[in-house]
Amino acid sequence: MPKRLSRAFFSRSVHEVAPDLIGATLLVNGVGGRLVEVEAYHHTDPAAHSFRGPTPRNTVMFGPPGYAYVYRSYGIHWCLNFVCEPIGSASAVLVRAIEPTAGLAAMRRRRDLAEVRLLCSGPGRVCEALRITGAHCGLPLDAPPFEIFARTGPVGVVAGPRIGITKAADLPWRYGEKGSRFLSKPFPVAKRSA
DNA sequence: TGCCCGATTAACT
DNA sequence: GTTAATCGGGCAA
Repeated sequence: MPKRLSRAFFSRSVHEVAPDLIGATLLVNGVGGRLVEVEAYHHTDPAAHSFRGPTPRNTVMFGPPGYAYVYRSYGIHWCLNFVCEPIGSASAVLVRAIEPTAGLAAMRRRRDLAEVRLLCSGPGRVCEALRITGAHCGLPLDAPPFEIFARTGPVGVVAGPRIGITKAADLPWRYGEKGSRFLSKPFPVAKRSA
């Protein structure tokens, strides 16, 4: 039986937590799958919502680790984050893609989509398939409806630039499972030096 | 109060 | 590759 991730797991640097989350299993009301793509957002990072200090929206990021931070993106989609690091550091990991393993029928229904590869291949898609909304913002990750289990075996993790941001766009703070078919986008192929 | 823009997605050409 | 959809947050005035 896989081990449940404790709040202590999240009370570390986002750059340790993010790669360690690849291969872990996220369920919401029993529906979800393996995390195959995440991004790290540090409070010193201009692209982070917490960069300019506390506001009504990002309050949860300034709270203790091991909680969900959910925000609305482009007025249309929801995006799920895990708050990390010691309290007050206002850093988090964005969940960008999942390999569906549990509750496939429910996810297909919610997404009105048969193609499994695209069910959770993007932050907005993950929230639609797992039915995550602003109502989940501020909830602890070690209690219902959330369940997060540590990965059970070795996983190949790759890193690259984050997706869809304009500030600090060059930082390689996107982490994914090497070779996964369920990524929101492929990772850039490593280039040979000239 | 007004204005700009975004950690996106799907449907186009 | 390009673009519409859609709206709250954050900052200037």
